[in-house]
Amino acid sequence: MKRLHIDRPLTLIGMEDEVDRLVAAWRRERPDLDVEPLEVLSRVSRLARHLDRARRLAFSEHGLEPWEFDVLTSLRRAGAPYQLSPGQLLTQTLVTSGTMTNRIDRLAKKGLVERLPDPSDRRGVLVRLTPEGRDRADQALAGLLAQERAILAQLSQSQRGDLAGLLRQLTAPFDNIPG
Amino acid sequence: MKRLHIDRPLTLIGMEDEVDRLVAAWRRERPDLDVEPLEVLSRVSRLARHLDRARRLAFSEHGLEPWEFDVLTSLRRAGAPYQLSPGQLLTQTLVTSGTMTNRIDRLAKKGLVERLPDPSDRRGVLVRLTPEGRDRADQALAGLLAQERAILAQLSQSQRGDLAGLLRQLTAPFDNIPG
DNA sequence: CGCAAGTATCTTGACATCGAGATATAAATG
DNA sequence: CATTTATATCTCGATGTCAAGATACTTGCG
Repeated sequence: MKRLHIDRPLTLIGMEDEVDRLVAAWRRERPDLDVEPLEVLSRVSRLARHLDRARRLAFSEHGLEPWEFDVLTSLRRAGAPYQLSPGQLLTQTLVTSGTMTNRIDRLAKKGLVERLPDPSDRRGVLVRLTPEGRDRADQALAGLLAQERAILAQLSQSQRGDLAGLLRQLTAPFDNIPG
Repeated sequence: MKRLHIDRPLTLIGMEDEVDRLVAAWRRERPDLDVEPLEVLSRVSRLARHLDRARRLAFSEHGLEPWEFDVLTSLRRAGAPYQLSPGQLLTQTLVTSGTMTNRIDRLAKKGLVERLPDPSDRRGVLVRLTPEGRDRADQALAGLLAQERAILAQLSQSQRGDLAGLLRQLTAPFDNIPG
């Protein structure tokens, strides 16, 4: 079972990161274990955490929190009349129903969304973006894309394509077989 | 500016995921924007969220929360005598100092770590793993690796290596230029 | 030596999230 | 139809996180 990346001259081809140090530490402390999975998945988790911080900063210029952006843009993407059920918002944002109720309450109080009864199902509710909510979503999206482009400048166009494809193979099972 | 992945026959080469749907929706609603960055970074964020859930499940078999695992394994990796300062734990776990104080309090109450005065700096504290804390960390790590291997079975060995390398290029700036 | 600036950790209060259960309605079954 | 089962959303209590500031100690510099 050959392992990749052992003794790879990182200083010549790029920077070392915290996960390299983490993996090296495990190999020293637990040489009996194969910790190769961490090379991928610990990087995913740590990068996501860094991205959260960066996004929080980018959105603060537009007076939005990351969770507000997530809800508003889900509605924006739905297209006119910019409305979805709370349940549809759940699957897009990966939060629980209690959280989504709370988010909708707060966004409604700020005037960025409004709640309407679902005409075809009396249990249901539709959440609709207000014109101001739509504008805020559009502005924040532009800012986010600018920031993300800067982060991705580390990679060539084809590398970005490769990376997206590899990540898709990992996310697809979660998104399709309901996890 | 040619875009990759347009009209790619996903059904033949793999599954579509939520981000494919998200990107398609943006291209319909905002054809004026180049949303290619989302192909990579939205997948990172969503995958991390799925991984959090999966980890929570895996650790619950060992009676640990993800945050407990993060702290205990940071100490475990440090090697005997399994101790680090709260500050060192901060940089490894990417949380704030208030959070770390709280985590250490709770882990100490459960008997998994103990706080010692730093002999060389009277402001400082050292956090040390107890023998039970060490055992719990080792057990949970084995469980985590098994689960992660299952998730990564979607990819070949060389694809995993490629993916790790691409992710490293994105994480390195965050981990090296203090962000 | 003595003071200013820096560092390490902890405290506090606000807030977002989760999970479990409650409520109301819809769909399926016989 | 009546009854069971499933679905959609909301309520509520507990908990973890963050940000900002407080405290205590250390280091650098004149």
